[in-house]
Amino acid sequence: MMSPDHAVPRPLLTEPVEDYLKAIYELETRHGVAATTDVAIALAVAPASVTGMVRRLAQQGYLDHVPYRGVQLTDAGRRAALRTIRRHRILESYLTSVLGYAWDRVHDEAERLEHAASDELIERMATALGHPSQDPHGAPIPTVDGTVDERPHRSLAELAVGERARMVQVSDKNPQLLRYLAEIALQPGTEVMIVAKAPFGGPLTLRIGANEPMVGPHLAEQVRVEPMPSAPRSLGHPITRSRKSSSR
Amino acid sequence: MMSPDHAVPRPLLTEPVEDYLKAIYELETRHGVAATTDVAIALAVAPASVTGMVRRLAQQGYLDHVPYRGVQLTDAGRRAALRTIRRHRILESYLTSVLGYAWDRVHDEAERLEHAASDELIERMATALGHPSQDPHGAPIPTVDGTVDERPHRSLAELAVGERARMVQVSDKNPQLLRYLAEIALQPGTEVMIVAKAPFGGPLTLRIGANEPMVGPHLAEQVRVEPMPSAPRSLGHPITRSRKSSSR
DNA sequence: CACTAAAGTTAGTGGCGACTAAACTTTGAT
DNA sequence: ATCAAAGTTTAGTCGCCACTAACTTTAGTG
Repeated sequence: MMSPDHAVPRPLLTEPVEDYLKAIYELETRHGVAATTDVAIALAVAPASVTGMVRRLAQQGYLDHVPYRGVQLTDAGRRAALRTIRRHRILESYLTSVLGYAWDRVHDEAERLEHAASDELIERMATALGHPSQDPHGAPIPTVDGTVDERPHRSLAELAVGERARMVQVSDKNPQLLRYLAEIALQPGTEVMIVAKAPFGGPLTLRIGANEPMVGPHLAEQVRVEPMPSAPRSLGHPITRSRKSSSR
Repeated sequence: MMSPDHAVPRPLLTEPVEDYLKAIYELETRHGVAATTDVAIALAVAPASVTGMVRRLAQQGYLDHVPYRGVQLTDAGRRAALRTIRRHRILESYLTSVLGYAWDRVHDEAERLEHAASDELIERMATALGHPSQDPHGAPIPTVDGTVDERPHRSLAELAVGERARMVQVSDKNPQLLRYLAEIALQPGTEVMIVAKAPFGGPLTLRIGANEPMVGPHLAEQVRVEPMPSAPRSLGHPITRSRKSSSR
């Protein structure tokens, strides 16, 4: 089928394979195991396609598959997934910081480039950026040797009225959401307080700087935060700005 | 990959298709028509594979194929080829100028990225570079609307002893050659004079600045130049430096 | 505890893009 | 003018990665 396949040492991962491993990694860290249907939804393919690919990947040693029970990455699979994720997040950072992309437009671009960029390119970009630890959406960037700081965060929706928190992360996959967050100035690093909370999944009123935007519960669930000790604060500007700001 | 193919407006070009069109374009501008075998060599595939692809591309309107006679691009095919070439050359320029790549290492990287980068990314890079008209190897960059300044140049090998010329272009495909040219400081924009020429395809002695490197005939053939009017010059430094230097 | 809905798998198919082997031009040299 | 070599095409196959349809397993409910 392929002329130079006589003695290929490692058949490099194809683009679809990288996508599967990445999607499985993400589902696994969120839910423990990755279900066939969830992978299918994440990749917009039919469940049967997932079963087929999973069989091949299991046989190649990238994951363990217990039929009807879900899949889990092996070490090799996890390494490959983290490599792709590192590429993706460095690309997003570079596109935002250097090339002036808005944070809601980098996902698709990075999604395609992550399969084409060489290690050298990624590392040159990382160097140009000063080796950032988070991408523009606050997601931690895996290191070259495959370690990530995946701290579980709370969602904005879980906070109680009066609590203060720092926004730390949001998914990069929903442009509308990202545009709205940019509008209300809610970015990684931003300090936010819960002013009010309507009962039964009603909207939340936030304080961000001097503004008090209202957000729906669905949005609040998507936004990851890190609660802050309720520091005493004088009315007025939040003077104690964190320097952990990672956004551009 | 069939599900979202119901009513696709433009069946975007696949990566192999872009490669074929680009290769055919390059052969066509060099030799008038593109021969099956030459395309096969350029893409490192079997001749039979070329025939197969050519049939499909002809049927899709990207080229005209006269069996046993070679292929020629249609307008649609030429447009697609030039779009890919523009991407390639802007990427090479960006990698060299902004990310510090050596000019002999950009070809492969650009070759992969040209299929993945969006129009937006390419135009952002072009803007960051100030819309260059040539890539690092002196190749003209097609405009967005598909015009190129493909002037035919002479090769260094054609010059007579005593002639002076400005180096304008060299292929990006041979890293060793490029490294050697960098070593003897022969880049697009560089002024060069033929000091001596051994007969029967022997080596040429050049003057580049204050140095007099010798180059083989094969190399000399690869280097495109633009003869300069033999200006009067006093012995010593070439003081009349051109300001048309396009290299970084 | 049986039954059914949801989730997952198997079976069979199709397009793309490569391959080899073999047949068929076209060309160029005797 | 013939014929061999070079170039090109046809025929048949294969792997990847999708798909649909039909079947199996699991889990949840009455």
